[in-house]
Amino acid sequence: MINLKLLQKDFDGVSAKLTRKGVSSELLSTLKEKFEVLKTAKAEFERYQAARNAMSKEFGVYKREGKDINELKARIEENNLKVDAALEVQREAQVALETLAMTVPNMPDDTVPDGADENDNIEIKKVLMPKEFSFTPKEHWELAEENGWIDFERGVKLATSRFSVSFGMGARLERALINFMLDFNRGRGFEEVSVPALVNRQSLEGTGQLPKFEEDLYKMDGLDLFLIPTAEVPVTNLYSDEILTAGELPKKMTAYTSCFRKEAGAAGRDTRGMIRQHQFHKVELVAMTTPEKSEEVFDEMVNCASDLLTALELPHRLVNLCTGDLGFGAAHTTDLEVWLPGQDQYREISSISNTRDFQARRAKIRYKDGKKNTFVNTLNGSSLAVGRTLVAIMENNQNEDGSIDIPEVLKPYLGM
RNA sequence: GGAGAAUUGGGUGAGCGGCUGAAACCACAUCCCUGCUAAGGAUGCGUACGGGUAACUGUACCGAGAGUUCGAAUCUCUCAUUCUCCA
Repeated sequence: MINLKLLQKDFDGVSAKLTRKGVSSELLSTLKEKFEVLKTAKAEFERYQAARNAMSKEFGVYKREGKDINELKARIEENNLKVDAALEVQREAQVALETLAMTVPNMPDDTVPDGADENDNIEIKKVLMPKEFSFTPKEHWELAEENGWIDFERGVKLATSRFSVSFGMGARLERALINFMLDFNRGRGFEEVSVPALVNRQSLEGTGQLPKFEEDLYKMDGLDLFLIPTAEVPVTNLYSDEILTAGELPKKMTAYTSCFRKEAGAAGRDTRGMIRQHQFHKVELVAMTTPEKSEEVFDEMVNCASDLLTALELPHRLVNLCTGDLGFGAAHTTDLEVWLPGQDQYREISSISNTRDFQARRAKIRYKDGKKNTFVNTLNGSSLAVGRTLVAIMENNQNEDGSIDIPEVLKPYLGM
C-alpha cells in the first residue's frame, strides 16, 4: 500500500514516481481527495462520539445523585442520531478509499530505468560465459524426452495442459536441486521454513497479489483459500500483524514450496516444455529488515542466487528491471537470467525484489525501534525456480549424443 | 457428528454494565544503588488515526461481526479458532 500521508504531503513527488508505473495522476488526486474526505468524516464522527461519551458519563452521575434524567436522555438520543449518520459516512469513505488504495502499485525507486517491457531492462553484468558447442544444442524438451526425464503428455492426462511429470533421474535431480538450494541458502544465513500451500485472502492482500490479480490464482471451490503462486506469500505473511523487536532483524528465511499459477494471459507463450507450467517447484528467499539495511540484504540475496547458479556452473546475467516489467509491489527488482543454449537466449530463473515498506504496510509488519513502531522492509527472491534450473542444466550440460552431465555440486545429493 | 469451556496488551493473567485502555506479575527501557559471573530500588512502558510547537488531548480497538443499553471487555446472537469430554 502506498503511503497516503506522503501522497497528501508531497502529491507531485509521489505522482511523478507513480506516473512512471502508468498510474494516472487523476487516479492519484482522486485518492488524495478520498483520503481527505475520510479524515473529515472521521473528525465529524469523533466530535459526536465525544459528546456521547461525555453525556453518558453525566448520565451515571445523574442516576447516582437521583436527578431527573429525562432532559439529558433526550439530548443523548438526538446526538445519537448524528453519531449513527456520521459513522455511516465514515464507513463509506473508508471503503471507498481502501478499494482504490489497494490497487495502486508501489513507487519505483529512482534507479529503475524507464521502459515498456522486458526489452528495456538494463543488463548489469554477465557471470560465466556460455560455452561453445561443436554441434547444434537441442532444446530441453527434446533432451528431457530422449532421456526419459520428463513426460509432458502424462502430465496433461493427469491434470491439464502445462502440467508435467518427472521420472527417474529427472525427478531425482529436482529433489537434489531443492536440497542443494536449501542447504546453500541456509549457509548464507537464511532460516529454513516449511509453510502451507494454501493461504487466505488476507495473506494475498498483504503481499499484493490481491485484489488486483485474482484471475492469476487458483481458488478453492467454495472456500476463501487460494493455492500459493509463490512461497513469498506465506513466508512474508508469517509476521503479519506483528510487532518485531529491532534485535530480531534482519529476519532471513528460505522455503521450498510448489507454486501454482493460472498463467492467465500467457496463452501461446512457452507452451512447449517446462518453462511456464501451472505448477512448479521453487525455493524462495524472504527477508525483513530495517529500512536502513534493506539494500544490503537485497545484495546478499542477489549474490546468493547468483552464486547458486555459479556453483551449478550455469552462465547467467543480472538485469535491472525497467518500470514496465516491474511487479506490482516492487520498488526495484533484479532478475537473474540463465543462458539456454537450446533457445539461444537468456531466460528468467530468479527475480529478486525490494518492496521496501509496501507489503509491510499492507500486512502490518512492524518493528519496535526504541519507542516508536516502524514498518519493516520486505524483500523476496527466488533461489531458484527448480524446473527452470533443470532446464538450464539439460541445455548447458548436453553432449552430442544427447546425454547430460550432472553438475559436480549435485553429485553428493544423488549418491554419486 | 454431539456436549461443554475458552479467546484480554510483548508474555502470564485479573476484571463480568459507568470509578477499566484495562489490576498484578514477567519481559523490556531509563535512572539510582551495589561491585562481580548476580541482587535490590525508582520511574516509564499497548496499537492506530486525528488536533496541538509542546506539555497534552480526542476517537477507536479486550478473537471477528451484529444486537440490547443513555453507556459494553463485561449482557444477547452469529461466525472463527483453541481446548476438554462423548460418539
